[in-house]
Amino acid sequence: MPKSPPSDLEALKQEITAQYESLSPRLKQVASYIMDNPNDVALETLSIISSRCGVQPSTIVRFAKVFGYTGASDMQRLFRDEILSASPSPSYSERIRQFRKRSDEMDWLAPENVLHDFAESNIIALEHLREVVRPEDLTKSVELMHNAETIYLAGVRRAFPVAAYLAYSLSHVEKRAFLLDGVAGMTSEQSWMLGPNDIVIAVSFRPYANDTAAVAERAQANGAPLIAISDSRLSPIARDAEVCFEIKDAEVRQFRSLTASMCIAQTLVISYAYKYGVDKSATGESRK
Amino acid sequence: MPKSPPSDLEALKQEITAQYESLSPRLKQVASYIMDNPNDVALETLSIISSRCGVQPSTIVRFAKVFGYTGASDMQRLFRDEILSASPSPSYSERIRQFRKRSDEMDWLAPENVLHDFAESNIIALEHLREVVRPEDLTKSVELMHNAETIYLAGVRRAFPVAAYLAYSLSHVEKRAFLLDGVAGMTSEQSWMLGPNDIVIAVSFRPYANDTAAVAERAQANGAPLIAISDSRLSPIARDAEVCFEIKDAEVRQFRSLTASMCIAQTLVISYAYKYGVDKSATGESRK
DNA sequence: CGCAGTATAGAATATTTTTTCCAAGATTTT
DNA sequence: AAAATCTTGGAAAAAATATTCTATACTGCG
Repeated sequence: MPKSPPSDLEALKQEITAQYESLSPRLKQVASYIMDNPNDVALETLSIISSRCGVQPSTIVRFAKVFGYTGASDMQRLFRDEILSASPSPSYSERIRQFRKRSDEMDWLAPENVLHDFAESNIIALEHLREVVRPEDLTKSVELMHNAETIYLAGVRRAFPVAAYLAYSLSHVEKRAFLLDGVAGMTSEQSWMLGPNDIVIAVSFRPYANDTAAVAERAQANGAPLIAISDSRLSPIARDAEVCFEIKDAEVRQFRSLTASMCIAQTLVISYAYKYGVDKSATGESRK
Repeated sequence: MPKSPPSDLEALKQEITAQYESLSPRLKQVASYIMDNPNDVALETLSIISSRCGVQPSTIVRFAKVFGYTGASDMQRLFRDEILSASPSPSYSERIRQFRKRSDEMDWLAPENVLHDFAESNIIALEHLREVVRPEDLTKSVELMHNAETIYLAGVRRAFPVAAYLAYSLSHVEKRAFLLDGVAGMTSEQSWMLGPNDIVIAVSFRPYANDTAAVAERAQANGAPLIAISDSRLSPIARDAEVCFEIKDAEVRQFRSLTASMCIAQTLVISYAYKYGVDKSATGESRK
């Protein structure tokens, strides 16, 4: 009897529950093990699973077939997809992949579609951001910011707007902030002075700019803590960072967005302001 | 060279980070993929992983051996154990519910709540943006940009990151772009030269900066078209603008975001690039 | 008690996946 | 510029894993 195989975990679980009573003893054994240990099913091999529930591997294959799958592997895919799409980190690439596929069908060149795609991708990136940022990293950053005499901001090219925003808004919550902007190519001269009582917030994305990496090294050398906003823990600036925010920004057709990075920047400033900042309204835009 | 193989994921990640620089190009590729997609590594087969990061399966085996494992499977075990030991898979909706509950009890000031609010509000702002922007404004802007010899960008204070981003990304699609950054207080001197074949994109939000308004006026006087990104049609820069994007950015507890503005900026650049720009990959960040 | 139908274990087989190996290419050193 | 070393892609071999098959055991029923 070829049933329609449930195509997501929830559906399968319901189906198992419904049919449970009518299953043979061994299959019941399998059923309860599967319901209780979905992760095992996703990750282990048939022989391990089968031995854990006291059954032969072939029994699990039979079980899968009862529910309409072509084999046990077929069923396992459901459990794996569940982890892939529900678990903290990887939803992002998976969702992007799907979104990409959908938007491939549209007319890419019309500006309104570009806007639509961008908005959509940025939304996904923000949702992802919310899930992956660890609260303790935020808290720690706020403490570091609080203890710092001066906060130096480093970021060039694509990262520059983020650094500039940080410098601007920090100074508006009355924190000494200094943007290492490399005007007149003076980045190294500027980073010279930072000492152990200061901190650096460095922003850099692939391909990493040498300037920013140099500032990070200098911070390290001078004993100044470093907060990194980057796209990977492998980046030169993340390596010796006290705290590293690993940000996956949206990418539409080769163009990377800054939305998520800006969002984390804002969060840092405001969290700091709430905890330690001036209490008069310190908005993003100054009164003249 | 038999290294001691790291026995938990955290240790491995640190080891990868530490050794990253000394790895060969292909191995670096593998390293970053692994760091970015741990769940893929845990769940997919070697050939899928390898094709996703553009290498041969054997390369991954070699990678694992560099870090002291007997083979790729050996390394995969770490990633699987990580999932297995993580909390008994609370589903996404469950976690959201927990979060809501927790954050109701906790103070609004906790950084993770700030982040959550910010992400949320920005998402709403983006959804709104998508609806209110008129396609013909985009199209017209793209035409103006195309016809311009040089695009001048004006924006200070909170608007500065947007202007900076525009300047940066336009120059990367090989459009002459010039940021009126007012270094050394030269804004008026800088805007001096703009002529009827140029255009200005001015970004300004309440309370409107005099500098930016002055640039807008100068544009008008010199016969250069003006594209305004602002929060109201009534703003000084919107008044004589050829096209005005009226952007409502998110506001979270007094702080205004820049997400929607950045999004419209990106859209302009990319739409332009699609229609008229160079077709060699013009990404957000230049290669060195 | 014995027959029919179903369930099960375990071995045999088929398939997939991992690992090894080697030649060709690239890079560095001398 | 040649030699030596390291890196890489690809195919062949090995291992692990999944699936099928069959003989046997069990169950319910006349």
